[in-house]
Amino acid sequence: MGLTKTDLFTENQNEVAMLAKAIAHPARVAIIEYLLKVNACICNDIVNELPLAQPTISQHLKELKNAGIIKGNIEGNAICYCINEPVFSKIKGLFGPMQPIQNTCC
Amino acid sequence: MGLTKTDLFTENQNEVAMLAKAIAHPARVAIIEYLLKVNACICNDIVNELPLAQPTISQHLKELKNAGIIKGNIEGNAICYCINEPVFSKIKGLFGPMQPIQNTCC
DNA sequence: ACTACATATCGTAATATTGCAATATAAAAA
DNA sequence: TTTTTATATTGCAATATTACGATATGTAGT
Repeated sequence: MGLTKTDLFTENQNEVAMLAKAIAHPARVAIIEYLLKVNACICNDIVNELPLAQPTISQHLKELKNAGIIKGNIEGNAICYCINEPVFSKIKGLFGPMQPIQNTCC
Repeated sequence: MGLTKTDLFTENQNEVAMLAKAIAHPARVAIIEYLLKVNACICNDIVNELPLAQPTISQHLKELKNAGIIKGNIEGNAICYCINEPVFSKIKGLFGPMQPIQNTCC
């Protein structure tokens, strides 16, 4: 199939999965790390920074933007990308409410 | 292609992506939530809890186990699954070291 | 030994993801 | 206006994921 049955799960479960999926690729992790490092929002710099072709980077940026993790602003003929704080904070606290209890078996 | 070029990224980036990928499905999020709720480690219960067929659940459990997020112990004729604390804690702190700075542009 | 129960594996179909060359778009610079 | 620069989109091939029926494996109880 390859088709996730999202209608069978809660809205929260789907959201957690969606955000996790956006981070589930090393290139996208690298993009996030880079954006956090340089803070100011560059874009072609990301293409120069990562060992992937420009269309591939563009595609990853699109997925991160769709997930709401990054934002993009037009700046002249370039586009300035940066972390979208509220969503990024949500990711950091993804499993915050899930308190791990002491296991009694394993 | 469909093949991630893991050799182009750092070990840490690949690990973050790998852990995120394990969570990047609502069924697996549901399994983790359930295991955290019941603490004690059941397994057929998960099949009864989620609206997916037994082989599908088994497959998801396998992926969670491969990622190190859960553990499985044989207990009679059943298998007892539970959260693997150290790895789960790591997930909670995945983006901890990444400090979001104030954006100056977007 | 036979049966019931619990879980894993195999095989397969449908769909999704990854990566890039080629090309399109769009704004700045010459 | 032409050229350069920056980014997005399209199309496609290779591979991965998801889901499940059928079946295998393994243990407990009878």
